[in-house]
Amino acid sequence: MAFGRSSHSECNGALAAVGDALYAIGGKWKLRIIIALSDGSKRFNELQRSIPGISATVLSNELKDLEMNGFISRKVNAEATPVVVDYEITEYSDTLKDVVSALHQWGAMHRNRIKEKMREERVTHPPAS
Amino acid sequence: MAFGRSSHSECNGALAAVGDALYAIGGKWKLRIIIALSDGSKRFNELQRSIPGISATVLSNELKDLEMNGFISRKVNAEATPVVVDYEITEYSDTLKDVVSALHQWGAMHRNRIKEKMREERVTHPPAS
DNA sequence: CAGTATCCCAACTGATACTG
DNA sequence: CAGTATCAGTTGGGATACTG
Repeated sequence: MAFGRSSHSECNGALAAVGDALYAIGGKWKLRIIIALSDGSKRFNELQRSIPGISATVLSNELKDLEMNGFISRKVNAEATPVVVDYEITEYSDTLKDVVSALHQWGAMHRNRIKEKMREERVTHPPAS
Repeated sequence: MAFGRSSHSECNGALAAVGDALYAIGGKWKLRIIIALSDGSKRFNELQRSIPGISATVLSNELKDLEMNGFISRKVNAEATPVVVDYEITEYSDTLKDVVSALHQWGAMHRNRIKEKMREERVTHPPAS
């Protein structure tokens, strides 16, 4: 039996709670954006450059979504011309600390496992010269 | 500065590692399937019933994927007619324990926050009678 | 710079029906 | 039961071009 005490009802609870979590922060980009902002606020293009593969359209939409749900805030500095906009994470994003660190650790472990596996396969089934 | 020690380079590491994690277990269904199997092995239809909203086609594809990546194993009992197939999680899925529990905790907390927010809004902006 | 609008295609998904 | 095939509908996301 995995995950410690997993009675049937606790499993249902986990299913629902994890479902809620995935609904809020699931998807390809949300966590990456939050992580990218976790070492300080960034401007739009700066943020786009720091997240490989994301397009402006998608970034724009995701930022709206994250702001509406209280994960980030949008700071407009109207003094400058053209206007400068900074995005930063809110305190609420800090509550994701454990989630991010668990994913971070697991992801690093998993990457090593994959690498190790591929190395074994090269030894066991060497490519035809 | 969020997430404890987040130097610029650690942020890049987190981005990559979390990216790897999301690549492997991201998406709408993978974690739910693993959780559904975490309180014991299940048959195909049983599993489908225990995960609200998943179709047979999608479940079939996800199971193949999860099996290829070592998260679950497929046990065929050929004695029975028609043949009986059981799915169970592997030891490797146990390494996801921390990820699942972090998501579980956060999801529960987040759900409460949403509920609380909606209650406040009903008080602050009561619906027109 | 900070986005938005538009077009377009690929991928995903649901429903249905079917097989061993 | 344990899936798979097929098709149709929807969505996600990239490229490009554009605005204030």
